[in-house]
Amino acid sequence: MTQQKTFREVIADGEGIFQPSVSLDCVIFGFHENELKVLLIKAKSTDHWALPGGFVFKDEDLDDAATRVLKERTGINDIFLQQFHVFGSAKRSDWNIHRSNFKKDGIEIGPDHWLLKRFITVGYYALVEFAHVITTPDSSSEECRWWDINEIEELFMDHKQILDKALDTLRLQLNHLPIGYNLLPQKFTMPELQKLYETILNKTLDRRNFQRRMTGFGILKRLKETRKGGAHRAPFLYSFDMRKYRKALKQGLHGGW
Amino acid sequence: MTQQKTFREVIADGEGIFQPSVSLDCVIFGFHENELKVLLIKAKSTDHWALPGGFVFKDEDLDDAATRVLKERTGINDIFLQQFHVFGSAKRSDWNIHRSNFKKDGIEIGPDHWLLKRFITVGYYALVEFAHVITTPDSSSEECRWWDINEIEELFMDHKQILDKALDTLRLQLNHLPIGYNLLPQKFTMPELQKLYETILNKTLDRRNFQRRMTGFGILKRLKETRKGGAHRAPFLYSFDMRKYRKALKQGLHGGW
DNA sequence: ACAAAAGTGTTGTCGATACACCCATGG
DNA sequence: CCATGGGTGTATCGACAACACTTTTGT
Repeated sequence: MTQQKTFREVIADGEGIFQPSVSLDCVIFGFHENELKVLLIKAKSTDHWALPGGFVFKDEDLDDAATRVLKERTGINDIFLQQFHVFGSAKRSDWNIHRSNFKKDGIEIGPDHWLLKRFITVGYYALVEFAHVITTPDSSSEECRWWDINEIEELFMDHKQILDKALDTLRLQLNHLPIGYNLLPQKFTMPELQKLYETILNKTLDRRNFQRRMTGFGILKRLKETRKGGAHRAPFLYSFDMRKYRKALKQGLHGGW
Repeated sequence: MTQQKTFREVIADGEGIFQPSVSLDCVIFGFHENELKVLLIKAKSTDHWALPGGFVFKDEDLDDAATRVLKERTGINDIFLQQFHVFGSAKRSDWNIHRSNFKKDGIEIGPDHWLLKRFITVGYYALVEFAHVITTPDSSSEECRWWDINEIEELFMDHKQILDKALDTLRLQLNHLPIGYNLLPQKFTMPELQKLYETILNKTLDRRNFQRRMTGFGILKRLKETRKGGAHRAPFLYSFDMRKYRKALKQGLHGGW
């Protein structure tokens, strides 16, 4: 948290401290109880839930701003984070409907206020380990929590479109990037990894072929331990071989479903 | 050309008519004499060549702005055009070095002038049919011409990085999109199409396998004519089957080298 | 008629799919 | 002891790469 300001200060000073016209929104994916989750916030000024987002400080790199937003909402630092699309429609920002809501909270916003101007937003998507996240609302929101990807119907402004595009991108990248590392705990079982893939792709995969494929990439280490406690045979635990994992990140994987 | 302004007017009024902070740059690819070409402009205010770029009118969609820039530089309307990355480093714009150059041309730019502020730029890449392009410098540049991709060493600001990133993207997309259509004349031969692929990928491909693969996609129509005039056996001419082509654009191709 | 370029066919390899069997564990 | 889930093996298919032969055309 490089600069800490109150909501009112930000609203008042925004024009002076932020890069104008530019915002960013983060689609933060997590995986929990065999469901793909997305972190959303409930902004005070609207009835809809929204993607966590923010603005770019005048001397701050765009990517750093995204990292900062993520850190602020989740407490997590070292994450998979990637820009995936810019949303630049002239009509996409229609904050005017929300002026009255601001008023309810006792905040006056003039018609020429910077917040009501047009913004071009850069979409980022992040993959985070669900259990490590400490959900934290920002100063402009009253709530911040995980949503099941299938529960989400309507979001603030064009955020649903942004989310959908992020999901498309994730599915594409799944074939080229070793994605599991960012979404699963350090130790996990092969069935758990498979569930993750099945959830993201929304289709069932063959158990045995999946295992061969994954082990074939050579980025997994099978541990001696097994996951006890569950009914039936105990599956092996795996972890990522970070050396080969980083190599694979650069070169990309092959194939695809 | 929605709004036509002189260079001086734009320089003076920019703050009033453009979306602040945001610019776009276009990497326009063409194919000629078995070489991959890029369209560059020589800005008056610098010694370096630069990517054609521009700003976004206050009521204009970002994508429309890119289309407009392209139209202005090439005269071409209906083109393959795609955003591929946002360049948002805080240090990327260092126009200050160029203030003196503006002065030489008799244009005074104060230290707080909008042009000297920080810009976040959206990179677009385009594929155009070389022969259809009418290269047209904008009001701020003195020249506009094609460069061989291998000739280019240093460009204005971070434009070389933008170009390199575009080239990477093009190579990736080559496996998923039927790209030839945009870069070749309506009728072309299989060897010509192969040359295009070989040039972009910078590797040689097997003549026979290439042909099978391309025809396998089912988006080509073989015409009755052949390309006469060259030495040796005359190759068949092909054109794209637009029906199937458009279908392929949506679904994407399979495989990859 | 010969060189150079273009059209077409065949084979082998490798990865992905589909399916069968064995092993461990809890009830 | 059996139902359930996890681990491992094998046959088949199809896509791609490697390679050979024939056909056309200009000189």
